Amino acid sequence: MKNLSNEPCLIARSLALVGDAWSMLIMRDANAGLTRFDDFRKSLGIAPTMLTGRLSALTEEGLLAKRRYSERPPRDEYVLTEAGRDLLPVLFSIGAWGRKHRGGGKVTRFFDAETGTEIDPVTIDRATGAAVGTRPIRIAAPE
Amino acid sequence: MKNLSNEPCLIARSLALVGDAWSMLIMRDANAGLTRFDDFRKSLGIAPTMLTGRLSALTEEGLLAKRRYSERPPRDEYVLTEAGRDLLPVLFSIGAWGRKHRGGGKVTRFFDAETGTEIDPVTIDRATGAAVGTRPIRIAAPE
DNA sequence: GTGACTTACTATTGTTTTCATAGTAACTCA
DNA sequence: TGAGTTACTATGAAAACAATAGTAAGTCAC
Repeated sequence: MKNLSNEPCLIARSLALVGDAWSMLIMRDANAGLTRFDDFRKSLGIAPTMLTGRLSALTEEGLLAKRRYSERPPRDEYVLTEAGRDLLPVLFSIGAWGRKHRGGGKVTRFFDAETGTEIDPVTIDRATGAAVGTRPIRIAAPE
Repeated sequence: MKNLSNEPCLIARSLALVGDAWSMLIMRDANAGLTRFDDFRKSLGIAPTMLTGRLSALTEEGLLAKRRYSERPPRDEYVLTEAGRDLLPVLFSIGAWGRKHRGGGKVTRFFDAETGTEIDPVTIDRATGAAVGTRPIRIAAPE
């Protein structure tokens, strides 16, 4: 796949980083609190070569940051940056699609820790308050 | 990558279909109004073998539907299903992340066709009204 | 201080996917 | 009849992926 990071479309640009399932799942796990190589590896069942590559790419792109948590032996973990945390709405909107269209059987669910209500994500346009997809959209190419 | 469609996590299940950049970009273009093989091919610069494979998979999974638009010569186009249209919020939330974190240079922008205001997507929890990520979350594994 | 264990990887080697390009089938149109 | 359109399929090389084993730098138990 060609490099998407200089496309005018911001969706394409984002997919340059996070447009593969492993990266998305790593970011999901990172947002769930995982930080260590072996935690990711066990959670995902990913080959270590793959994981090394993905973690380096995500770190380089600023979604994760490497933090040393032990000097002896030298050990690093991967913590979310702000950009990484900002992926949470993306993950939730993907999850909401899944609940609607692939929702059978046993599923992991998410609750607001304070109110205890199940989280029901909707993506709205802050300008109009309307849910995205309920009103016609005009696309403007640059220039 | 192993098959994700039976994972308990709905994010993972969704990524089984749409967890690669080509599929996402096809769905983006389909939501922008493209329907024909050659339109997708030219828009994306994708190899035809790839495109055939992705379109079949997306059709099989119910995100697109094949519709015959000419009997002689026999010609099919790919139209969005409801499930495909429901991906629009996902695409917009990805785009919103891109605008915030990869927003430099010339970018394609989206406007509300009626009000003319630029669309500014936020993913909120319908239950609490709060933006996803601003409140603590509790994860509940099945059973 | 020796052996078992932990953690974060790298090396290696097949297999699978992807990519680019060319070609084909079934037409239409001038 | 010959060029053009559209939706593909065929082919081979290049790249990515996956499984497994191994390594580096330690700690811990006895």
